[in-house]
Amino acid sequence: MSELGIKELAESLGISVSSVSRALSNPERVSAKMRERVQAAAEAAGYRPNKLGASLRTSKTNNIIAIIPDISDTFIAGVIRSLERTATEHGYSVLFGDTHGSRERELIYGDMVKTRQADGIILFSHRLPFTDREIASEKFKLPPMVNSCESLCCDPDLSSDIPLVSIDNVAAGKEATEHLIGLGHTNIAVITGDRESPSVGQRLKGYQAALADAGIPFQEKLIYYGSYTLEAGRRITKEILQAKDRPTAIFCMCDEIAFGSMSTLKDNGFQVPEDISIIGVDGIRFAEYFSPSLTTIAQPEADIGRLCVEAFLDVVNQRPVEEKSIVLPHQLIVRNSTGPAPERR
Amino acid sequence: MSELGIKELAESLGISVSSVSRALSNPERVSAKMRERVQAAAEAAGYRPNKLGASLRTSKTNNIIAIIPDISDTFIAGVIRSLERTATEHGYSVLFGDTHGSRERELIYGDMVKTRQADGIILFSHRLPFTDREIASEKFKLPPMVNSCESLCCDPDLSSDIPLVSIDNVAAGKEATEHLIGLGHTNIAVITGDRESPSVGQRLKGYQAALADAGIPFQEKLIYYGSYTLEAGRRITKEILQAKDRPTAIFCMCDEIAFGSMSTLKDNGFQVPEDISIIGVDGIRFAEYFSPSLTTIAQPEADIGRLCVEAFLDVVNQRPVEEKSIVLPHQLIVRNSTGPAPERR
DNA sequence: TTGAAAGCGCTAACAG
DNA sequence: CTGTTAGCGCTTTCAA
Repeated sequence: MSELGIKELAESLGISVSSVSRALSNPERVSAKMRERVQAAAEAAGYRPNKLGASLRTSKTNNIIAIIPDISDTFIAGVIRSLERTATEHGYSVLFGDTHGSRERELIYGDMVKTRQADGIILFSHRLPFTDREIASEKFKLPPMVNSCESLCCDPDLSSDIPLVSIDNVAAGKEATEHLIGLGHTNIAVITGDRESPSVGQRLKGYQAALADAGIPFQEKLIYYGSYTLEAGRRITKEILQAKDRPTAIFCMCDEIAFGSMSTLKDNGFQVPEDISIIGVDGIRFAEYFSPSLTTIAQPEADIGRLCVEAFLDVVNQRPVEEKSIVLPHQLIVRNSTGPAPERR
Repeated sequence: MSELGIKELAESLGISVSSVSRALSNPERVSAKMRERVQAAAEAAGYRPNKLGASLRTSKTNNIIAIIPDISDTFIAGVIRSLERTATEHGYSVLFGDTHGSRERELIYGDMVKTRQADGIILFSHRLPFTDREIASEKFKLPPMVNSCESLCCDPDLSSDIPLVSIDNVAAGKEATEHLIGLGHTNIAVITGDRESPSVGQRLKGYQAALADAGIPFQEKLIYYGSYTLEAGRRITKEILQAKDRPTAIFCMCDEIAFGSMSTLKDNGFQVPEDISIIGVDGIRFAEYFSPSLTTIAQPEADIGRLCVEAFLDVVNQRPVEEKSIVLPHQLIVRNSTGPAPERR
């Protein structure tokens, strides 16, 4: 038996295909009797409507493409999980595009809404997945889109049209730094994510603000640009250990960096937090169980994922979006990787 | 300007739509002149073919649905990453379905090939995502499908039709256990993943084989059934510590379990590996940097993901599948979480 | 409330 | 090599 179509089903019931379609997709526009008869028959026959036909007709795929630099990042994976779950609850499926940071791949995924494989985009990056030429073009129209975690650094006209779901990165950076200052640290290094990342700039701004509030002079040389990876944490920490005036604390812009940093410190015979304090950002599940357990600024993964989808639904349904920018609370979780600054020698 | 379709493009060039279609999709079936003219015009006009139309016509979506119990599991995330990358290299997109272990969600995702949203399935679970009724039905036909990591426990008729990409779990379990035995351990507990998981049964079989080879009697009470999560590792390790005849080593069936176990051990004042040795499975990137660094049986994440897609392509293209079961090599990586068994008191 | 018919955008016979 | 034509399976006017 080949696949059963709407036509066959209608025929077997002696009714028209439009009645079947209505009974299944718009049950309220059909008599109760018809509704039951069709639904029962569909159920019994195992009829499953071909979504391609419907999508082609309605120009609606109910797919979202999530464009992500690295799907295996633990924090992002948590966001995605909640995102996907919320999406299915609202009848959407999610296509995942892992760009591995490649511009070419970003463009491929960005193209998927033009080819009608998806209705819109949830973007985990600061770059629009379209060519400059496209964006500059007269007829360019932004597809339904929301930004997750990372704001766009582009034409403010465009980015103001795109809802952003994230924490307040400036405040997070400030709070992390204040925590260290509160413990007596004044020589605080920073290991950042990608230099181009707006979140990095924002957290850095918070870092500087905290320093300024405490009357500690800002030193450019304490800023180490890296990436949101464990390896970057390891590599850069080795660098830091060679510096003349060794910092007594490191503000790592994500937990994976912090893990890399702590492991390198240990390899080199330094104690955390006795010699050097470490603070991270994200609050991934491993943070609590590392040794020492990691002090961090936790982000609400599940809420970020859920609200991204909800904002997306608003955009896609052309509902007026109340808040362009949805700012979620972060939370400082103090554990054992931060402690009082060691005495000056 | 509304979206440009193939019709408009053909019209603007004064040719038929079929020529446009051919020039773009089957360039070899068209004259060089035509090819260039159409491609240039398409490029200039920013024409992007609507894939829904094509898919509807060809009954081919070039989508794969990956059905996964937990997308945020670090090991799985690595497999997925490679899988998605390989898929796009072959012109496929991948839809992710995170089941959160729910049967209902499995069925929803399994349905997506019937509704023509995907051409087939890559399954990270031991249960088919179809109802028993469906499977029992006369007209049931298995969609293109491959099993990743976890073999099916069902009708052998069916599972023999589904390629499996995984390590040799029996050998892996045996090797992990032998490593501990080689260090003098004889009282070795096991923390497993889901009891129903075939991989658990297989690794357990390897464990028993190693014990038998060494003449160590098997004790049922040393087997602690859990799940592949950090929390399970913590919970069960607490249990183990209350046991009368405390084990000197624990074989954790995944690295996350091992992390949970080690952290609980530390919380309770036990030293790893001096008091208790710990070995994991997976080889996730954190394993090396935990303290102590984790001895583990590493699985080749990237190869698993890649080969799943390649096997899928064989199935979907009806190529004869040479090996029904693709067994990838695992590797014991000895680090600092395992050491000689403590002296008997 | 139901049915007939048009058509979403594309591809693939088939003819020329 | 190119054009004409007929659908793929569905939804949605429109008319009855």
